[in-house]
Amino acid sequence: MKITTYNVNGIKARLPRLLEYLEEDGPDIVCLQELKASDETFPESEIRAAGYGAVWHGQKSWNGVAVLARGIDPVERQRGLGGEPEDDHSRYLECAVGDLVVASIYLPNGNPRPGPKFDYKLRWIDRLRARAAALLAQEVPAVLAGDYNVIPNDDDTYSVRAMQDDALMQPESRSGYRALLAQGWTDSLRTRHPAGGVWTFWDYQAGAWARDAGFRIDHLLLSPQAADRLVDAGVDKAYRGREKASDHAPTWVRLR
DNA sequence: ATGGCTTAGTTCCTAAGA
Repeated sequence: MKITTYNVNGIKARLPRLLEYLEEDGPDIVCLQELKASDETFPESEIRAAGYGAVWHGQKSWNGVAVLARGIDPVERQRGLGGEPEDDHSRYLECAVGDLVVASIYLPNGNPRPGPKFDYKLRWIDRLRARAAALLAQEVPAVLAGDYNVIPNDDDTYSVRAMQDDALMQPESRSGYRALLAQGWTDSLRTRHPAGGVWTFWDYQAGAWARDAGFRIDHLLLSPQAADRLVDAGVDKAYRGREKASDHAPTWVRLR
């Protein structure tokens, strides 16, 4: 089965691309981020007509995450992360799809740094780690898929120099991500492409796509029970080159 | 690279993204 994470950068603007992807590629499960749409304006009927059940956690203008499943309705397990009741960003949605637990994650960007947005990013990573530990304790096949806004290693970017002051590449961001992996999660794309040089995001600006100036920030983390079933992982890069594309490409893992 | 794009809101501009 194929599980995809896709930061669509606006589900309304991206709906034609998303429907193409569902029809042409037919992934079994899709985790979406940056819906930029309220719960009421999520295009449920179009997605259902494409053959997918959906659970979504929207927000007007910003953020917003969803889980889609081909031919079945995902069952919601948790909406939002604990640990900060005043946090009203829609950035975490956890569902069950068959025997699999799947979470769609939109980790805060954290720029500019230093500042409250970067502090929020680091707290959010800590809160995610608490939830991830609880999931591991359940000993189930689980996939934490999403836009982590973390460039884990120097070989995950076209230019360390260009990104060195960015929140995506700070030591604190990286150590939070590494601590997550150290709990026992497998970075599926890294496992399948250990040499690095695989991008999931290309900026709209400065001809980044044409220059292949990208980096890797969309990740699919597997619990041990899911990692046992890992077949392959990759990026459906061609969708970044289409008309009206998102700045992220669909990124996927295939499990037995 | 202080921004070059892109999206959403209610707009003719601002905020946010990465």
